[in-house]
Amino acid sequence: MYSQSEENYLKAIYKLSEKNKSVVNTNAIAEVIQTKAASVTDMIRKLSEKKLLKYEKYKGVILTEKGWKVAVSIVRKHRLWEVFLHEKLKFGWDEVHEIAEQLEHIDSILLIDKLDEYLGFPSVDPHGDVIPGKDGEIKKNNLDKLSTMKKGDKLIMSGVVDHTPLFLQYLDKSGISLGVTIEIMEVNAYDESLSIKINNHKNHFQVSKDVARNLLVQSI
Amino acid sequence: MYSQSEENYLKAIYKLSEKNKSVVNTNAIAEVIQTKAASVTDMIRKLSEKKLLKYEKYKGVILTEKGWKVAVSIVRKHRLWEVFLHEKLKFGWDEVHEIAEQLEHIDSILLIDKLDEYLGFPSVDPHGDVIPGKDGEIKKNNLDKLSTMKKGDKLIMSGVVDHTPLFLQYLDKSGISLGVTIEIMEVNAYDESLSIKINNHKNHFQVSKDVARNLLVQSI
DNA sequence: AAATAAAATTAGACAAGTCTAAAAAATAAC
DNA sequence: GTTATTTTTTAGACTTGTCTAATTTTATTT
Repeated sequence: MYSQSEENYLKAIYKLSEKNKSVVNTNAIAEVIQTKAASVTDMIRKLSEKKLLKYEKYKGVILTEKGWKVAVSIVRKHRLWEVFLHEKLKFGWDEVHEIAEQLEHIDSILLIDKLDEYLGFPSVDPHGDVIPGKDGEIKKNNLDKLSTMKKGDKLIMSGVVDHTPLFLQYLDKSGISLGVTIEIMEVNAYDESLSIKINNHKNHFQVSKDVARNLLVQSI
Repeated sequence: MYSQSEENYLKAIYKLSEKNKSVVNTNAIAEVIQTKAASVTDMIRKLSEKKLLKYEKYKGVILTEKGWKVAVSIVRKHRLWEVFLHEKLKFGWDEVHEIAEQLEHIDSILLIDKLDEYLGFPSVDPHGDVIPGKDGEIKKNNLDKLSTMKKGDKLIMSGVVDHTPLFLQYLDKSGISLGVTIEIMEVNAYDESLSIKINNHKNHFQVSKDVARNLLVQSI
């Protein structure tokens, strides 16, 4: 239906508009797609002609309902494939994104429905991101950054902000994975680092502010 | 590494050279790829420059060792994905080819190795075709066409020549699937149709010459 | 072996997607 | 409120893979 390029642009615009919840500008898209602004302008015009987004010169773009639906379906496919790679093929959560970037473009609705069923209709991917439903519905997950929690809070590690392999590998080394319990033992007033208990382990673990801002948790 | 187009050409040439075990000509490739001869000539020149095949103008092409390896790896990926679709996602054997045509181009050796392991290192795909090994090795399966067998032979249905959905769906309707036993009760001398017993079922089943030529069996 | 038919190639064009360099518009700075 | 800077767009070019139409080579007839 749409080319890989078109799909990648729609996904990029979707993610950018989620973050800033407004009009998306050319340079931001170029940054995400890793291309030049001139190329973005060309593609934007094309997507605009196909009624996938609304475009006013020099004013940025915003997805139409039609474009939004396509973008969400790509995200759904991406995250379902990530679950498959992680749960079934035992890839680490730091490895699944790159391969899913390719798999998300496979064109078969039936395939995705069957994959979804095979995986037991998962609600989140290996990074804790919500998987959009078949109808495009996106359930809110209500997660908070660990950095906003306070001493004594008991939490479940439920997602990450930073998805880079480097960060995820750091978490692996530290014994922090989705589902572990976190109890905040101490908040250092000076550098906002946290001393936490992971899975009630007696040894405390030190988490910097930078790390805490990239961990998403929910209260028990 | 190689574009989808390049991979499709290599696969097509590989399959044609398997069949005729010699030089492959332009029109044959055009027929398989569903494109024009002029396009084939262009692509052949390109693949020739990349040392994936040997090409002499007006004389046809033959894969080099390098080109052969690429082609076999595509076939391996295709067939492993077919097993996944059939065994795990419960697609019919008439449905798997089309989706595998897309999946075969996903570029990750690690993915295929893990998929292979996850599937239990299958030796054949849902149509009975041998899956090439990681090293490119292709085991012979020694199957015969049902049409060459004689009255009284007891056989196991093990593969198909015709892979079209139409033929496979006919087999489904007839209760003929990979692994069923076939006993030849009668060979009609006039039209070479066969009367067979499927899985020792008391009712005999009538198989035309055309069908028998497209069924591959092995003796019990 | 010349005439005809079939197969393959070349030449030139086009669409998709990208790029560089230059121009235009919007934003920020003074 | 001009000037300077950043952002965006345009113009023109390039690559990949395809096409049509014309030409060349090979194969087939008679």
